[in-house]
Amino acid sequence: MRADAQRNRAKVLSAAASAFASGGFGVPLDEIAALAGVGPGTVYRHFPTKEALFQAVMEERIASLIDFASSSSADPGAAFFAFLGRIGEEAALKRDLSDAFVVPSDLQARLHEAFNALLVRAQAAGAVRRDLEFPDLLALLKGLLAGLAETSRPERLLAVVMDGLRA
Amino acid sequence: MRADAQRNRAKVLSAAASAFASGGFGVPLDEIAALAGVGPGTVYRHFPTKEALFQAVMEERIASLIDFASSSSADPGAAFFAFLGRIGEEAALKRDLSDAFVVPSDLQARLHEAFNALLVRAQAAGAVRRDLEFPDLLALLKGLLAGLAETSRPERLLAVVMDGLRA
Amino acid sequence: MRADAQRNRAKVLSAAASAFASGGFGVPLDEIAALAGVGPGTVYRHFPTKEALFQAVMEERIASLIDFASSSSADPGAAFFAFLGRIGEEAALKRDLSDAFVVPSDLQARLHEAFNALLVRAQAAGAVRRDLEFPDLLALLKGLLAGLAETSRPERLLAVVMDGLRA
Amino acid sequence: MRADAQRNRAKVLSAAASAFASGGFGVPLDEIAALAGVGPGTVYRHFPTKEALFQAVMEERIASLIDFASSSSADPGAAFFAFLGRIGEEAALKRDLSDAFVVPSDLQARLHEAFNALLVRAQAAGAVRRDLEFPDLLALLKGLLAGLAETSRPERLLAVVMDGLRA
DNA sequence: AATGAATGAGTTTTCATTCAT
DNA sequence: TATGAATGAAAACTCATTCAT
Repeated sequence: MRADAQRNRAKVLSAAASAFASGGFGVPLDEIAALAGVGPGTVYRHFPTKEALFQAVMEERIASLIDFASSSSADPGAAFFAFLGRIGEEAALKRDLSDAFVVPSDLQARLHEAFNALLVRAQAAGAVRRDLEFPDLLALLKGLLAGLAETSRPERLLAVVMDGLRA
Repeated sequence: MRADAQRNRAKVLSAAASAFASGGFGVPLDEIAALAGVGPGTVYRHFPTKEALFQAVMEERIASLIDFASSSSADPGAAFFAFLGRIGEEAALKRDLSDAFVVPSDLQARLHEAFNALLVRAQAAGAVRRDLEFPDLLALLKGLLAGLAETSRPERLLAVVMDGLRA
Repeated sequence: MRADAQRNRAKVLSAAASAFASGGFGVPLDEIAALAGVGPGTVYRHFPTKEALFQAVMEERIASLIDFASSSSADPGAAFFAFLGRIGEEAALKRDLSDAFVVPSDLQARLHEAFNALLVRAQAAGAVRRDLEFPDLLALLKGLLAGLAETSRPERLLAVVMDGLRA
Repeated sequence: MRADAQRNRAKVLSAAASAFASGGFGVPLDEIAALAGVGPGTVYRHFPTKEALFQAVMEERIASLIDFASSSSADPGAAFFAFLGRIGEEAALKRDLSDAFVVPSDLQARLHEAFNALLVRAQAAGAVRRDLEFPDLLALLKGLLAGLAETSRPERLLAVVMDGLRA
């Protein structure tokens, strides 16, 4: 890819990230373009659709989460709770991480898989209560993420949910 | 207010409640009007803006929550958890309850007060962990509400959060 | 329908008719709206789509053609050629009649039926050459219509085509 | 002109010819460029506007038609009808030939001249009806071309029109 | 007071054309 | 010279809000 194109793509992505974060998916694409200092056509050259742009923003984050989940430590319980902690950190910074779990995409499926694996192993090891299935955990997490974005002391929320999850 | 006007106001409110619940704030006002069996002009006679209508819908719910919180039973812990349970029920039905905690209004302030009172008493009675302040609880709750709207088994999520909240 | 709505609908239809006639389907809808002296939203209130508006314009004309074709005289040959003549008259006035045969719609199907009936009867009566099937005639007609719109002496073109069609 | 530039010009012309033929003037210029295997900038190096490119495509065809008309055989009637047949063949293949008669240009004027000469000679020889002047024939032809593009059996249409033209 | 028609600014997206690489 | 990235002016369509009936 040409250098200028790459530069603009990056500018668009970062503008979109911050615009979506503060205004949700509803922000006009023209506004994102203006924020990136390019014309709307340039946005469309890089992303065929507003939704595609949104997904691209999300996927950057999801990819790093998948990495984290996959490189799990030996202790299943510790791995599970470490992942929760990591998510908590992210969500506290960016308001729209919760959307990352909703917008459907390949990466999202892989994130689910990785997270599910963590859950199953932690439950098998007796570190997490067994009356919880993955969809429940997912809903809980999505809510938690939304909550984390609203508070100035995310560690308190995390502590409550983690304690509630322990066997 | 004339009797028919009052009837219309009620019809609009209930139509808006169900429309917002299923489609979020984004539902066209015309759709709400049609659902209520009135013209859009009639909606505007009763509510100056779409946002005002949204708030009115929220306030109806908040008012009933305040009632519930205020008529608390003798046992502080039981009262606190009963309130959580009540909220969980609502949220499972209506997707937009979580907004009720966001939209600023007088009623919302009173809801916060009532909820705060429940928390303080429950903490004093040793039924709820003490390392949690009201803003944290609020954030947790908002997240929980969002999560509850997404799952088919809301009681699991509630159980986790309640367990996490216990002293 | 309310009086003002009916007035506007008529204004839109007539504006669209003249705009389409001179500029083809490509004329911006906003231009049609401006020509009609209404906002674009008003056009969309009456016609859900630009294409729907175009069809409405066409159907007014097609309907009158169907009437003509259906009220055919006793002599099959005379009826057939009278219909051609009638079409010629119209096409000489309005440049876009040829589109009426292209845009698919219920009315168009009925126009085809009526025209086909004329052809079959005229062929059976020996007034029209038999080596021609309806699709051919249709193509010929569409071309003829396009040609008629371009000349100042449409009767010459008609004469050529009619002579060519005779058995 | 450099050899590669000449090659590119040819590639663009041929790509445009086939793109216009199947999609009309509406095909995006980027698509034509892609089909030609060059960038859009290259198209603009050779043709100042999209319209200029379109005209260039047309003129190629017109030129070959002029050649055909000019190299007419001895028999005026045969020459005239052979020219019609030739046009019919082309139109059946390329949907936009009819435009070639519309777009004004020097070449078009020369085509008209050549065609007019054929008509006059054929009429003088008694092979073509005399109540027809060149503008009429032109209009008829344009229509015919449009019609030919729509049918799968162009020879039928041609036969009708030719028969109608005979004295 | 109710209706629902009209308004028009705002949204996503396309594409001819220009210009940096 | 070629490339293909960027531009930005439309275009179709939506919907909160106003206003004639």
